[in-house]
Amino acid sequence: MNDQNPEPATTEHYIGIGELARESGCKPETVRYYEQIGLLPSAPRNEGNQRRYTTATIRRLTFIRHARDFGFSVEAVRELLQMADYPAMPCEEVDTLAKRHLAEVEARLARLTSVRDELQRMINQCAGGSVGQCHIIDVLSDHRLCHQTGPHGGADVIG
Amino acid sequence: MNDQNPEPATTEHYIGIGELARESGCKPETVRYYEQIGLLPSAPRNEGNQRRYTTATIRRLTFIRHARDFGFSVEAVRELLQMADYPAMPCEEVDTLAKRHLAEVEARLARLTSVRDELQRMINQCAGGSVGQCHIIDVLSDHRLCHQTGPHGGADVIG
DNA sequence: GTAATACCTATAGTCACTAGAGGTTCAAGT
DNA sequence: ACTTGAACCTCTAGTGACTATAGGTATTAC
Repeated sequence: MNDQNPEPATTEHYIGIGELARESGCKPETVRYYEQIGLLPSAPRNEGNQRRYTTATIRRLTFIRHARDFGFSVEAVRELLQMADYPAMPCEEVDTLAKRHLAEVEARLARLTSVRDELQRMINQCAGGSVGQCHIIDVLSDHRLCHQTGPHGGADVIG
Repeated sequence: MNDQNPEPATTEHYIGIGELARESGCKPETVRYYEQIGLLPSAPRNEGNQRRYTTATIRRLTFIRHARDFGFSVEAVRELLQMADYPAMPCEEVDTLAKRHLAEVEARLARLTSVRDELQRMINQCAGGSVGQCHIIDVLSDHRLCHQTGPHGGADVIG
């Protein structure tokens, strides 16, 4: 993950931000954003002030993108990157981070599942009449009509 | 009790923003925010410029809170509220909105489930060695090690 | 009367980007 | 060599849905 070499050791092929973005599955804006917040090191520039990357950066960015896809926060990704940068370190911390994240994901899954069940139930009961008799509106108006016992969890958990 | 209500039809009991918030499960700040963006109408004020609510507002706010809990966006909630305000309307639109939302929820569920499986698999394979051999880092570094075929979906879908 | 609590407005901050304005540089074709 | 057009640059502001803070006023309990 240590990759910012403006020195071309051989005729190594440098890529621009567009290709880097394509290769790693994000947008150039996002790459610049990641550089800005320090997830990526400042890229070396060519004569015309444009960022030049090596293929090593594709790997680092893929790592970031992948971790984000897994739902890790940017701060968690920052920690993961730091760990990955020191491969001799024991992986306990990484493991802990992943386990904590798994717990969060499972909690979300549980809530989202109950939301799905409730939505399905609401839709199935809709007789196609007027809004006044609509079960969807009913359920949303009155918590007691829910099959769930507690709250569904904050909206932030889902959306 | 300085009870100068805007509309004292009878001795109906008006409540403050704190009680409204408690009753409906959100914070006073959120109530004011909802008023600001027009999800709640401007509340009448007492002599001291403080918002006074009737119990009807508890229901409306509960509706909003509930719909948000179900993952509906604020804009969707706005639409739902408009529909609920006209009970004679056919509920087709409400139904459509709910169904569209169900589809989104199901897509999220699918992605979140695959993320959970992957995280679990990663954690199970971690032998507790050094970061260099850690499967978690491996999986995050290299997309090909994933059991999933495609991308997991954007981070916005999950977190 | 006083002290604690609840309330008010207005503004800025959060997260993780995304979009736009307004300019410069690069690569390809003529 | 010139021209077009895509890609790139910086800087700033906007998104969604709140949340927090500062600095004040009102209400309530004792």
